[in-house]
Amino acid sequence: MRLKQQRTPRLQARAYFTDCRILDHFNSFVPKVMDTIWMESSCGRAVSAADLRRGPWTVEEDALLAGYVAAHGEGRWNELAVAAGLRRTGKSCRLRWLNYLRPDVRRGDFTPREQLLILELHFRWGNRWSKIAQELPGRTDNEIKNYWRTRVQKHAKQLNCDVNSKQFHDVMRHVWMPRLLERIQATSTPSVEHAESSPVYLMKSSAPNSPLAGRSGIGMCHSSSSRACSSLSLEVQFPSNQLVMNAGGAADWPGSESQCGNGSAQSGDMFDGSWLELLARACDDGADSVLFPDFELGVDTDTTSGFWSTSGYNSSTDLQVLSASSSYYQRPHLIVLSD
DNA sequence: AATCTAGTCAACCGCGTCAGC
DNA sequence: CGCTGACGCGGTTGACTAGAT
Repeated sequence: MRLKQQRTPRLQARAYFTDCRILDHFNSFVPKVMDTIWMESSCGRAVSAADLRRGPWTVEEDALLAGYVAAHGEGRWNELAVAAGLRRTGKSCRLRWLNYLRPDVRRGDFTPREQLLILELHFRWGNRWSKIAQELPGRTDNEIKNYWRTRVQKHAKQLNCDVNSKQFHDVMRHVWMPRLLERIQATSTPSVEHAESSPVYLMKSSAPNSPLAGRSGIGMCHSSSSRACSSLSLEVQFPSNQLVMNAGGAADWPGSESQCGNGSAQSGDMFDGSWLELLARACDDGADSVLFPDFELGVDTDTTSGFWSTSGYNSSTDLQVLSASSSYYQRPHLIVLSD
């Protein structure tokens, strides 16, 4: 009987890179280096604090870590670091894996939709980066945090105001987010779209005589029952109005008059004009124009036709709304409804 | 070509929480 | 209960890079 071959770190790493379809990347560095590293490394023995490596990870370290995780799974990071022969802390290994090596990590510029989500969710949850990251599949909290600090805070600085000030919030609500909405709509196909695991969606009012006619809003869907659609709460944020609506169930949505359209709770124009003064002042400060985040970056490609099965129209709110096929309703989705 | 500056982002650090003992 | 270790989170740092001077 032939014994199963013991997987060396090199073999583990090769398997990982093969799985990720980036074997070329693996082959780009001398394969034998893996076994060399393993032989020369602590090879399962604890590493003294003085021997711990810090700073940027090398390709070889990445391969060791990725290969080990592929073979043994995540968790027990301190043990993993030792067992994999990495001269790193468990903490460092975990961070490297979660933020960089994980196969499902998405890299590259944020799409307008992701930018919009970040803004909206930050309004909602503040600096809860990991919570926000959960709504952006493939994005890490670190990436989102960096985006916020480098891009959003930069623009607050340009406007000479605090990023948490009401003025800056108003600028985002009235200028920045509507522009992102426009960009999303410009690139989306006229269909219902979704991205899994996101509770935020976009809505559009299509009633010709409605005060919200033709305007788009950002919505948050809360489903509060284990039974699909049994209790649905929709919160819609238009650039200058907020409506909170409740529905007994998605099936009741179209035309429901009982619980829908409660626009009074939080509705009303939040605009007090201060943000316009802010913009004007920023322009007066010497800038030809106030720049907003680079919407041209990123292509909104995460669109697919989704599981949403029926659409409806709510007369009391003049909103086109959607209901979803039940099996997916308990999972919040990002949807875009366009003309 | 050399130097400076600002922006970006990977990585680190400190702290809080939780589970196991 | 307190202690310890593992883990996760948010804030911060610093290396690197590109553009400006």
